[in-house]
Amino acid sequence: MSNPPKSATHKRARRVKLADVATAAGVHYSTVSRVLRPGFKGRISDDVAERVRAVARELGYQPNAVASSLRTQSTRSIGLIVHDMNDPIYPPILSGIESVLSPDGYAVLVGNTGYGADAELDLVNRMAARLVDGIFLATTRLKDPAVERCVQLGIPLVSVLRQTESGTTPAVMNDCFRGMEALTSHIIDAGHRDIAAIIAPQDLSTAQERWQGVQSAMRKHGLDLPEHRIARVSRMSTEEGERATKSLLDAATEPPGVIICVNDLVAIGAIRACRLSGLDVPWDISISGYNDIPLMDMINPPLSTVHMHLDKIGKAAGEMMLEYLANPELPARTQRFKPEVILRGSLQGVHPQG
Amino acid sequence: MSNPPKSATHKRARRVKLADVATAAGVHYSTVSRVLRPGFKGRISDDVAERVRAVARELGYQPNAVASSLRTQSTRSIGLIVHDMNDPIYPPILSGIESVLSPDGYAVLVGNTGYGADAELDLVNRMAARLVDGIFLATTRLKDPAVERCVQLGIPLVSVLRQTESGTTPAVMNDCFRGMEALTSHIIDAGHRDIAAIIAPQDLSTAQERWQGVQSAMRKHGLDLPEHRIARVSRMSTEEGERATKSLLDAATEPPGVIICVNDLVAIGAIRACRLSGLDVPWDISISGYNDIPLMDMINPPLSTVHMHLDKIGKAAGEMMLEYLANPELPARTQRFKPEVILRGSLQGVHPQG
DNA sequence: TTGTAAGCGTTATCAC
DNA sequence: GTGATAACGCTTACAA
Repeated sequence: MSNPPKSATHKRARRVKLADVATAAGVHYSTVSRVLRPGFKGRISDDVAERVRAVARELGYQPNAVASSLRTQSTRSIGLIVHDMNDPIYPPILSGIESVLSPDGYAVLVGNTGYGADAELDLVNRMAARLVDGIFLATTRLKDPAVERCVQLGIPLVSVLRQTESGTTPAVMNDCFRGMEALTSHIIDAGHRDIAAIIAPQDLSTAQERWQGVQSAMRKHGLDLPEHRIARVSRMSTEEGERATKSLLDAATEPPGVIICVNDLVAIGAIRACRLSGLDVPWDISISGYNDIPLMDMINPPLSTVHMHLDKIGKAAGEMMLEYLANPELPARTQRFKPEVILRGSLQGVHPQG
Repeated sequence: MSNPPKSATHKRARRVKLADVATAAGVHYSTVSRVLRPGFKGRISDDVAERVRAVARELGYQPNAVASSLRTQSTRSIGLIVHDMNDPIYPPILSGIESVLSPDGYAVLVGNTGYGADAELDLVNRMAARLVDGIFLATTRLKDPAVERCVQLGIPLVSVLRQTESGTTPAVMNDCFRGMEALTSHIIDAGHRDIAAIIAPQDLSTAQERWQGVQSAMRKHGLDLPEHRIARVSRMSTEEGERATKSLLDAATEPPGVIICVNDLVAIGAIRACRLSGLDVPWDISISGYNDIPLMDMINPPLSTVHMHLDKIGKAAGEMMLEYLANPELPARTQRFKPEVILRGSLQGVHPQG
């Protein structure tokens, strides 16, 4: 009958539509629509419903989501904007979000900004053009035009991991201030006094809170962080971590006793740089991270860090989005997850010397 | 004028549409459509074009992609189906794909199967309902109904990492057979004779090719792999790797000299299990992986493995998709990337005794 | 309970 | 060169 395709990819098959099912079942296509959609249970005679359903199944009818979306102004799709999916903090977020939204028929559109602010805004605009029902923004800066644009367009937005300065955006995040404050306190309690820090651009709440956490803990212990013990990364990557650590080691004759890194990737870079400088971690110098991304217990040395519960954050973000989709008038709420300090071998205690 | 929103999420703003721009510019909306879309350059008077463009910009007009899709039957979106984005092999694939497709205006829909065959088929159907222009399948099994469904629906499909039995699907993959054969040869050349292997379900070409690679290398050296030196994982995860390794160690009084693992995650699990059994890696037992996922050089001990060039595979898959989108009649082509053996500390040579 | 028909915002094919 | 006008496939008042 039908001629077989020459290759695996052949001409797009004509899709079965409502009208096809309708003629085959001998009813009007609006009836088919009603039968096939939930919410019209009692309003249709059983025999018609059954016949229509049978025909639909037989013809392999699948509703055209695009047509439906145009009509209902809802695409059942949501966007997720991240800096770079290669950063291990994002996959669990995506998984969590998807596990919550997928059962409700939502699809997730993923966009990488590549750390660019313009790209971020562009992604929001492109997603808006696609009429996404909502956007998860994991790249939120303290002042973020992308957030404003979502508000302006009336697109439900849930900020993940980070928050704006005003704090008026629905958000699910980790309490980075307390996490880093606690970790720093541990470090000080272990006897460290010569502390260095690698900090990230302060336009991200995560970076800001962590830095404030370090400072708060040190103030509480009457300690000070001199400028030559502070290094800055332009982004939280291993490469930047390595570079910043080199500059830190070059800035003084003696290496610090410990380097508190803004996150695990930066800490990995720091470990690499220390090795290259002939320093043993942790015997010559201690290092800490933040996030507890996978395998941080397996690296050499096992990294002391702060666990984030990224999967929980992802799930919670998904649930929060569902709430806002169901009720857009809901006031903005920020949900914070408690961080958990994880002490491992990369941190070595210091015994006060005479 | 307009009453301010009470919270960040307020009622969806009415979108500016073609008709709005048209009335404001005093032309028919079909004219606006022509002006704003490429391909009508010379066919429109300059003054009208300029006026329309100005008005469109002023009103912040953004074309409604859903309406456009309904009309053109093309959504400029493509699907990416993976087992679980938390597996580190996938993010570089996604990044590569996105970097190639995003400039052409494509959006990427990501779906996790959670390792389920039903979920995979379901995802294909859901993506088909959304009229995706194409699908990247990174979960392809040797016999895969999801692939057949795509062919049946005429959806351009590019298989990533894996291939079907027939090999008739466009695919971009690593040459796992040669990779694993080369790695195994290295291991044998280093003196190992008591070799064990942890293999994965043979319905995935990756798992099958790697296992065949191990067997081929051993045959070439006149070696044999007894059943008690073979363990099987149900999926390539650290948990399964740990479990399988335990069973391997329990299956004989003496541990093998080396365990060749089907991938890096399984190898991580193997290292954990060996440690728990009091074995030092690599002094008591050597371990190898496959993929060279990030940080494999930083773990303890650094893992010997085979590098995959996942980013290149992702980019190549994106480019292949663009080709098939441009010309669906193109015959199916399989592109294979050369693997690269990476020798690190987890593999210890054996000096032949007496 | 089912049929009729308008309309979602585009694109594309006509005329003029 | 521009305007009018069908689709695209679905949802949903409103009629019958």
